[in-house]
Amino acid sequence: MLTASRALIGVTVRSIEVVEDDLTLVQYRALVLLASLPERNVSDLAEGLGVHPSTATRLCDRLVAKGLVHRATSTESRREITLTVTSTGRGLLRTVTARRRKEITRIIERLSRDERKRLRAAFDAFANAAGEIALPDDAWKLGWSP
Amino acid sequence: MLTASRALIGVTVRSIEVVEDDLTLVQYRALVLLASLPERNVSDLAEGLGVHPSTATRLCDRLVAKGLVHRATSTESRREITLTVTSTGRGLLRTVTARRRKEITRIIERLSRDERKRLRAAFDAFANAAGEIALPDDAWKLGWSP
DNA sequence: AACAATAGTTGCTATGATGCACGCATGTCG
DNA sequence: CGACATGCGTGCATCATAGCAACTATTGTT
Repeated sequence: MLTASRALIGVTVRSIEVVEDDLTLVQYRALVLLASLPERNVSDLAEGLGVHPSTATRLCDRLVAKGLVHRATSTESRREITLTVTSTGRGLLRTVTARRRKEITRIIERLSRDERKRLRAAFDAFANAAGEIALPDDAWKLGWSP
Repeated sequence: MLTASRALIGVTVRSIEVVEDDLTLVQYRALVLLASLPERNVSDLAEGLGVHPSTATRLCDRLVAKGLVHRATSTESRREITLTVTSTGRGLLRTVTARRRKEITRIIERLSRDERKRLRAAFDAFANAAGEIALPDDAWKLGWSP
């Protein structure tokens, strides 16, 4: 189990490395978090990352400067800021996901048709069992796109 | 696949969070790297982490200051430094692994005996297929203990 | 209307990670 | 021996993250 775990994490790590020059890990997590829900404000982001609101503000400064996130005053409350991932930001996330998919596909391709079938069933069972324990929210802790 | 991947990464992330107050992610990676091989010097560490040698030096400064790593002049060459993880450091790594094992066990316990058997076989197959592609060295990129 | 709570920002400070250039000690090789 | 290469450390600078306190603007509550 730990071995398979290592393999999967290796895939994830490498997929993030693709954008390593553009983003720090924290910034990537933030981006994933923002992309996971529309209408997220600074407080939500801070809470999601588990950091101080002021830290979230500066983080946004950098993401906005990089053109990955858009700041807009909320339509409902003029003191809230609605954060949106720009198309550039979305593109970046897609790059990561694509890389991950590609790597996993490459691994699965080495298996026979039967093995693939069994693998899929086993992973589903595992994901379900894990899902009953870990709340979906936890999934964003490191940051990975669906 | 991506879902199971997420679940496993969630486990890993949470296991690292246990020591979040004691270590940064880079420091944890370094510790794992050092524990994975005896007789590693500063250059090896720098290369393993993919950073500048001087960065590795400062990193070691901090790890030594925390009592997690021991610096010693190599027995063979007086300009090389042999880095060793102290018992405290090893304890820290054990904490992380224990947490990870515990979480995975908790998930597996929810499966039936048959499911477990199939899961194990499927994960083995996956790990093997992954192993043929990803070199073992890559496994330390983020840092996780065996 | 007065007061309290909330959302976000800014100034300040601290820590960590990082690279580069340079220096020092130590090996290695001709 | 002397020239060159290697391994580490130091000074210097930069950037990202982080929390706290104080502040402004806005919203909610008596």
